[in-house]
Amino acid sequence: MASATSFPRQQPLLQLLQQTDGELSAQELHQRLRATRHSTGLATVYRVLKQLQQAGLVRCRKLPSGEAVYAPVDRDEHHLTCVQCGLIQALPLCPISSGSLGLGAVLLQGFRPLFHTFEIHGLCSRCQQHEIAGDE
Amino acid sequence: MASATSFPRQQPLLQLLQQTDGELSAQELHQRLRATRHSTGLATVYRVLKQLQQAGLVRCRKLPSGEAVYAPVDRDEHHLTCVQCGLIQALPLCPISSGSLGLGAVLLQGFRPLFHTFEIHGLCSRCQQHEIAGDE
DNA sequence: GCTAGAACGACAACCATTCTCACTCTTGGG
DNA sequence: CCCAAGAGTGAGAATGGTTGTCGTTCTAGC
Ligand SMILES: [Mn+2]
Ligand SMILES: [Mn+2]
Ligand SMILES: [Zn+2]
Ligand SMILES: [Zn+2]
Repeated sequence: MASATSFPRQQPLLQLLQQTDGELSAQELHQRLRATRHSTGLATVYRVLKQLQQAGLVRCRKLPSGEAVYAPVDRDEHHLTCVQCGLIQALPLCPISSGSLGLGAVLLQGFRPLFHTFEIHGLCSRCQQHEIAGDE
Repeated sequence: MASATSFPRQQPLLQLLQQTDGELSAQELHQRLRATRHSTGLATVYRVLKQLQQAGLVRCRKLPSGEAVYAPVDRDEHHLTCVQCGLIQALPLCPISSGSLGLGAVLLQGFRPLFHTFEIHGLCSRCQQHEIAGDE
């Protein structure tokens, strides 16, 4: 198998993601790798993240700020994000696993799914209160 | 109601989104508005998009390229995106409406949902074939 | 060893978005 | 009406995450 030897940066990066609770951005990964003996250029961090994504090992989502955060693909986590203050809270539910929704192959038309994102955007309870105070 | 008079840019922008099939980026909206009598600065396009989003009238998602695209909130559309070539195809299914998943208020903890994103990332059939050809 | 090609890193370039700030428009009190 | 205060706006600068460039380093295969 060529993958292990051809891309020596993949392993340390993947391990770091697995060891870490929560999601990491490319820049954070770059920083943390610098602190270890597996220091890696930022460009390569991005290259490896794309490889791991295409290999189905890592998933990725974009924060409203624009930065992308990464996690092992088996972490099936979703979020509520406030469109006003940016607060993010975990959503203890996955629409894929909970629904009887098996994503029949019919719908996928030959597409091979690797990961999914499911994010709800709205107003957190605190911003709803401010909204009432300031009119509505 | 103050909203109609206070924010005269909201109406034309919202109408443009409603008239248009598919999603539009802020830059595309800016361009198209320039062509009408409702020309609007780019900064204001972004400002109004945020207002419409917080009002629950417009939804937004980030493309893998990093740019955000907007559509009326009632368009309940999701996508399959190829992590290799970037191909996007429509996904004729919504995990919220189809599952018996009503998003019980228990799970939301006071959060008021305005819209959601649900996107599947994977390999399109064409990229799967190339992958077979180039080893695996 | 030697060479071709892949992988890599430092840095520049890119570009969507946000910030700044001077200007304009609205509005309500005098 | 007139004027001042405050909100809204637009042009352009600044920001910052990501991608591209390109010379160097590493790795396989001979
Ligand atoms: Mn899930
Ligand atoms: Mn939906
Ligand atoms: Zn909030
Ligand atoms: Zn593809």
